[in-house]
Amino acid sequence: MKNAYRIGEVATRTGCSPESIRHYEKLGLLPTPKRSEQGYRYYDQAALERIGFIRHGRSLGLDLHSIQELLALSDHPDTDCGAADDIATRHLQHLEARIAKLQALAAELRQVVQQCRGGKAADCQIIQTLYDHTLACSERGCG
Amino acid sequence: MKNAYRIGEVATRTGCSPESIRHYEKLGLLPTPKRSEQGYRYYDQAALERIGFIRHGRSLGLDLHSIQELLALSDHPDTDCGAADDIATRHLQHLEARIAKLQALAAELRQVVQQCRGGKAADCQIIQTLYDHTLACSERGCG
DNA sequence: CTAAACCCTGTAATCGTTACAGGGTCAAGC
DNA sequence: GCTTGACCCTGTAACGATTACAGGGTTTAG
Repeated sequence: MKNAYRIGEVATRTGCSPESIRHYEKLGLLPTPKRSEQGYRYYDQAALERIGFIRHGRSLGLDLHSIQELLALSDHPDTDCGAADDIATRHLQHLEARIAKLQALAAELRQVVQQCRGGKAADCQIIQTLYDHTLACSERGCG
Repeated sequence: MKNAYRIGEVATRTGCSPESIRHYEKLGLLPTPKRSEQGYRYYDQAALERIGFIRHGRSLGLDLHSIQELLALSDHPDTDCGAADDIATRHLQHLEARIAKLQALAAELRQVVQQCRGGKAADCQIIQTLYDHTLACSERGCG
């Protein structure tokens, strides 16, 4: 049959492992596919595109739950688009917050690393710093 | 006895939950503490500082394995400090790579969000973009 | 006919933390 | 004494997304 792919070929075409594809199916992001008499899954072009949609969402850092919501919107073309905008905007804010936090961590770690002048562990400023900032840190909420 | 704390008090003093403390012990980051006759764990000041060390490392984003290595260095003051520098530097590079990736994602997502002009899902550019970029994306390795 | 490559299901691992269940201990108040 | 609530114990399972099995069946090429 034309345009009917087994899971392995779908995997190579989409860059998504067979395990993940089966996982998405179990979670309800993919419809249950047709099966051969022996039980092999067979996918059509629409399924390929749906998997591509999921992978692109994942590559943007969206979680599977958000992707599922976006797919549901896509499945109901008459619904309002605002929900999609909400999901994307929320995720963008989440990303920006995470970037800010990681940048703060990197800055602190850069300081720590610069203090190391070699020598023995007993004098190591990296280790000392981890001990020193300890309690103050949880009080300041700098974690 | 003086300076002997039960796990709950250690938790409030360090900002680390009792579950995590027991977890660290099971993983070997904390020595097996003294026990009361009834089996309650009792901790001294040194244990408090060790837990603080772990929490500070975690707040910097270090994984428990790296923290364990740093603790091992700290436990052997005569070993060379270079290993600590390696761990911290490696983690810093890891952080910087993650920041760069997240920034790229945020930039792409910002573009996607801006394309949304409201309306029906059928016309939604967010959903369209997720479909469109799909296959090209995995080929370009932009994930 | 056989070996490799594929597919199936179900389970467990990863990481760090949290949340139970089911039970024991200890203080204060009645 | 007896109860209530706040602790503590152990062991197990959950979270999210993916990977890695085990143990078995199927297809395809040599």
